[in-house]
Amino acid sequence: MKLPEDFYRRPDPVQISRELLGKYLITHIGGVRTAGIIVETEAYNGRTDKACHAHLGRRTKRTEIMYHRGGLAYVYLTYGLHHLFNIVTNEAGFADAVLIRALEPTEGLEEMQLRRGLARPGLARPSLMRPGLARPDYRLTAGPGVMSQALGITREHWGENLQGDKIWVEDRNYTLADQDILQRPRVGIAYAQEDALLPWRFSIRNNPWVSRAKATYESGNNSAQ
DNA sequence: GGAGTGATGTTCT
DNA sequence: GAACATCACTCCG
Repeated sequence: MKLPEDFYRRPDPVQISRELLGKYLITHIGGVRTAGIIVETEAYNGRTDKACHAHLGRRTKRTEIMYHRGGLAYVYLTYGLHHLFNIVTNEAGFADAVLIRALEPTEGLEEMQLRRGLARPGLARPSLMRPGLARPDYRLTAGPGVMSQALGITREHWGENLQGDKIWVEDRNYTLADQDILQRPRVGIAYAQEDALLPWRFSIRNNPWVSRAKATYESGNNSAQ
């Protein structure tokens, strides 16, 4: 079931970030369908949060979309190279958003590899960590820039409505207990000073598709390839 | 596997 | 001209 607009038009981006874990992010771009489970998110609050691009009412051509109603895509280019995909939340006038940072791929893996320039064969069963199987290539979708590239998301999708047929999120009744969820400070926002300490980054515990997998993935995987 | 660093374009000072 | 919600590569162990 596609998440309805009401899901996004709620006031707390931190709560929405947590609830987006385990949901399926799906794109139908260039005639190809790609999808995966959201395993890592970050919340940004336009009113109170120095890390947010729209902090203190900052309003530019780039951030304008964040002031719209929830349920639209905010895509921007960072470091001149990477397109980062966010979902605008809250009602119009509040510049809140959730950054989707990593995905466990489930559909369209071949197309994702092509888009990523990873010609490596044998990415079979990436969600499984069985001894004896080759380790999946986490460079496919474990990080906000590479995830967008794998899904075909670019700045052309800035403002895209998630009720449409290009990018959307589905609830497939994959529920997570609190103990399955890791809550940590956000990544790469040291410039936000004290707000950099806010624990507004959520991820699925022990899921290897979380970005910088080595840092959060507990022991128990076989590191031998 | 960890530190260091270059790539690259838009936004804002 | 600096900074940037990143990534992949090198070098060193």
